[in-house]
Amino acid sequence: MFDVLERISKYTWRVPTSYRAGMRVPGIIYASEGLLLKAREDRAVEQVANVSFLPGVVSASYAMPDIHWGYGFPIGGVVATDIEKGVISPGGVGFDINCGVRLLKTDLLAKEVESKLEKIVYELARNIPKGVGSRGRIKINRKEMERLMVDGAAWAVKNGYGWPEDIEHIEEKGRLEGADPSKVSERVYERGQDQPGTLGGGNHFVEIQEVVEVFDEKVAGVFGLFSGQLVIMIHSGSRGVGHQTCSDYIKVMDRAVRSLGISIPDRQLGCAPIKSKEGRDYYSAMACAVNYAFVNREILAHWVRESFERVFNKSAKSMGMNLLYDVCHNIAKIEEHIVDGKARNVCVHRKGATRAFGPGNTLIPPPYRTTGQPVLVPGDMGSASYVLVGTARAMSETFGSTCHGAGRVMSRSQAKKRIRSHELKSDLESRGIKVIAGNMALLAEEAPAAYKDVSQVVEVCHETGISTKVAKTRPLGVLKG
DNA sequence: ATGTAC
Repeated sequence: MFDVLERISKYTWRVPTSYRAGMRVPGIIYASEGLLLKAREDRAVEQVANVSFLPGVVSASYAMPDIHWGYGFPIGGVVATDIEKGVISPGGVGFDINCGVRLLKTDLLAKEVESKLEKIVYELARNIPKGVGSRGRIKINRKEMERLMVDGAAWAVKNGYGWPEDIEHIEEKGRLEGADPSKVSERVYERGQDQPGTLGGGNHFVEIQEVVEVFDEKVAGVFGLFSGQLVIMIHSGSRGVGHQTCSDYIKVMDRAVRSLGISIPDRQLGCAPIKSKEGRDYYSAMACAVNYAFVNREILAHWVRESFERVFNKSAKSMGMNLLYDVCHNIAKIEEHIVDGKARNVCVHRKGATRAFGPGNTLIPPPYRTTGQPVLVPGDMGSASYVLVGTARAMSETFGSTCHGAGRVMSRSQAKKRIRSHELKSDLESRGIKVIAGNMALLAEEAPAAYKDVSQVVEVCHETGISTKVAKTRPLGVLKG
């Protein structure tokens, strides 16, 4: 079954360049045998090989254990390209630019708030606009949206959503440099002006969780996590803004590939040199969507705090609702990495992959520099989520990257056919998980059965050392889009 | 993921 792939270790596999003529570098897949089998079934392995055709690709085309089929590039894929000779590709970032996760801590014990759980979830549902096409409580004019896309999370704080101290606990401090609002289309403005502070649909959620297991007491201590603690996970992205930006630039790249004569094995790998006009324009537009998503999650966190304040009649500060961290899992960034012993600037595309910078890195917040950065890995709504920590191993092996979640095993259409939403909801509630969904039809697509086992995915990352386990949480209440 | 279609 694994004939053409070379086994490097228990959980790492090489797709040799002999796999397909034209591969510039090998593919490296982090997976157990079971997870690898799933990746082969949906042809994601072919995509790992395809990505290695990109001009300027450095070292290898990587796949995390939650890999599955995506637009051109696999979801769960990481690829770095040389900033002088390499390309940048919208398909390597994904449609939901800066989809990501943040975790709010509390000083509350889950067992103390059990009786209030239903009330909290209803209050969140009342307070947070959700679902595909949801419109926000905030509407801004064009000029303000330009400022929002340049300033990132600080825009939210300046406008009364969120705390100043949140900023340093966000990847890139909530603001990716290089955003140019003149590089996004009019349709981006049309779609984005009434969507700040909306959850979205699909697998986006706000989840009330309990820390049920601590694997690394020392790191958990630094992160401020403890067993029995109530925490809140927010998973959302850039909504229509990222989707529109990706769509717009797929067309731009399609033209660039033809005019520049770039050779790629799949049209969906459309790309342009990072230093070309098309490449620079995409980066500037992508950064706008990245910053929009940071703002979105900052506003959502504000409304989560507000909801808790109403239910408990206490201030969010007094309940210790501090931000642990906010991570991106769909993004391309210029980073310096050591390649073959030499420092090189590369454009790291992480599509369904999370940055996992290790100890000592000056790009992570000072409190985490002794441990490595927090990595947030959401599972499906029925199982568990994890907090991991970035490692030196990730820095040397995967351009500082690790997995991003459970990863699908069933397509959305398959899940819709096989799973009944109302049965799923009552099944979850019989296990003590309160669920409110904006769209019951979409809920089936997000059923636990549609996803891989997040614990298996995390185990591969932990065992290979590209991030290690800190704590595990279980869901108590879910607000779904 | 997504005003699930230009």
